[in-house]
Amino acid sequence: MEVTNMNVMQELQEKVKAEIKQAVVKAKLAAEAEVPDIILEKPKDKAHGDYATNIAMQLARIAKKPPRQIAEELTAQLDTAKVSIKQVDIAGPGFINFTMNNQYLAELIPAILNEGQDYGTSDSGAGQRIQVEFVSANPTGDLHLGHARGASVGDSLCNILDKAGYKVQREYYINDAGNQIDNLALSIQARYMQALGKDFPMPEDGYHGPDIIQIGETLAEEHGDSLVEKAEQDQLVFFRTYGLQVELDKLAHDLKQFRVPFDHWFSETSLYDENKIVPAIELLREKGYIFEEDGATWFRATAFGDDKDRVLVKQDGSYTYLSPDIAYHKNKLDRGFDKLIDIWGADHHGYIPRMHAAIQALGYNADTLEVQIIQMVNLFENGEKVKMSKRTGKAVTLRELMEEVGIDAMRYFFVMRSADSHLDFDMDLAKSQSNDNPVYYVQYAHARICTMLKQAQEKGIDWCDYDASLLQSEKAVDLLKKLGEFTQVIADAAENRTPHRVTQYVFDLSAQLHSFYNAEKVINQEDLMATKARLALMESVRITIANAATLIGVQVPESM
RNA sequence: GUCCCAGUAGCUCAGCAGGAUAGAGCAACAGCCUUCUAAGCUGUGGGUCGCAGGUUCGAAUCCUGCCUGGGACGCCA
Repeated sequence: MEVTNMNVMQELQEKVKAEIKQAVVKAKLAAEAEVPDIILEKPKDKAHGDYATNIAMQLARIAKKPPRQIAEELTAQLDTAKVSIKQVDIAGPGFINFTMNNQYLAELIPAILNEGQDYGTSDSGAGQRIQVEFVSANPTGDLHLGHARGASVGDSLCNILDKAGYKVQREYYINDAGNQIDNLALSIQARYMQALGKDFPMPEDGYHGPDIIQIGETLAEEHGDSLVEKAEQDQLVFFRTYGLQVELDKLAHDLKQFRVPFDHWFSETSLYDENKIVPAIELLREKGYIFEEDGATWFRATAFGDDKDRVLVKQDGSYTYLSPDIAYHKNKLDRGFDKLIDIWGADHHGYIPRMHAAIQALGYNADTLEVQIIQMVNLFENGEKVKMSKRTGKAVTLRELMEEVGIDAMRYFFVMRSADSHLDFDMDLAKSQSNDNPVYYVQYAHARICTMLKQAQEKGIDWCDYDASLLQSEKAVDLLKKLGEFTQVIADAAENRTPHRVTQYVFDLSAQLHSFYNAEKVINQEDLMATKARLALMESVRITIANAATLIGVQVPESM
């Protein structure tokens, strides 16, 4: 596939790989078809050069020679000048280490300055159409900590996929049908009655959150006791519709404020209204995966490796959660996505096998649906784990956290760790305006650069005619190399669905900026040419930090 | 009992399509502000990568078993 818009560094790596492969063939170590994919990696130890390959070890079996001998024969055939290689070393058991001619790095700055906000973009996803469904919290209460992590990870992943050349659609599945909505109506009814001073019990599985109490009070204020006169059924329909509207508006508002946009809100009820559920079940029946037993209708999930078969239609004729969910996933697939990603909380992981079974029963490969599990969040305050209770509705909400902690710190903290790791969210650290707080560390790096650029401007330094080849100090070269990794970091994070890599990258880049800042004075009127080159470097770092921060939903200030 | 996630420095975690001497932040200790923001930098100490086997030239990384912590195993959603 033709890859356009390729990063300077990636282009160079591809050239080096091609040259190595050619050398293997030239040295008659292996036939062209036999040569394994050349792996170029960045050695951990700087002393081992810029890139290393283990190809000599991999070829040992094919060429039937010791790795170090293979390395000798191979490197003799390399045209190093052609691909900017300054030095080649053979080390250890047979690694071939390459030290690059740093001149190529000078091309990076004009590329970054030119691309600006688009720096980091690639088409490594080749336009694959991916739909990501995330958050999808029931509209029966406030978003809590777990949803906040899901929202942060989901949104960041979407941003990253988008930047890496995938076509992404973000969707929220609204569970506005089923028992929980009936319970919502009953809960609101109880709170409304209570607000009127009546002794009215909450339903068995009612929602005890403060938001429901508020709804009851609002209704009491606006309608007095006029709603009591309605027939029971009419009352519940009213409470249901009203409650859904209020809860949904609140969810949408909170998520928007949290910088988590959705392209599409999909209503579960629409599956009923548009008669999507019966045909989906019938389709499975035609394929032979449906049977009747004990007065219920079952899906033969065991045919696809699930532990047990699953009920779709209960004895009382109503659907289980799975039925509309199968119809929903069929609907998504009918919309033509190449891949579906569902982001679920860890407590739903047991649901994965049956959903994969359903996908296969519908005639798709299991891996068409990818489920990303977000592990649990523990909240710590004053060094102690904060207990949460769903029953009493006592839980820390997304809204409270936004007010208390701030959006930037939250977004950063929630994608700081790998999603399949449990997360300890330290309120005191997230709130602290100190150097302990990593989000400030990144923001401070950006603000520092802005200050320097501003001062240069005030001093009338126009650096348009910079010469990037003047950047030869160790710290400057390290920064350049780090900048060059950005596009690949995003592509990797997209492919592996690991948004936390971007957080780590922006932290590392910020660390190198701070280190550079302390080692070198950027603006030096005595040496204008070097100053201009450094200013161009600073602007390139600024752009890259800003782009990375944007991907994880963190804003970067111009001053702090 | 079955399944999923985790177990790496005192603490919180990276690293896990096998690679060279296992990293970062915090905490500890020692330094750096008449110089572009010290919310910063520099340095030191700190490890049986849960345990035991196995595969491999090479394992924190792959396989098996076990231990510990968390979660899931509904005709709930």
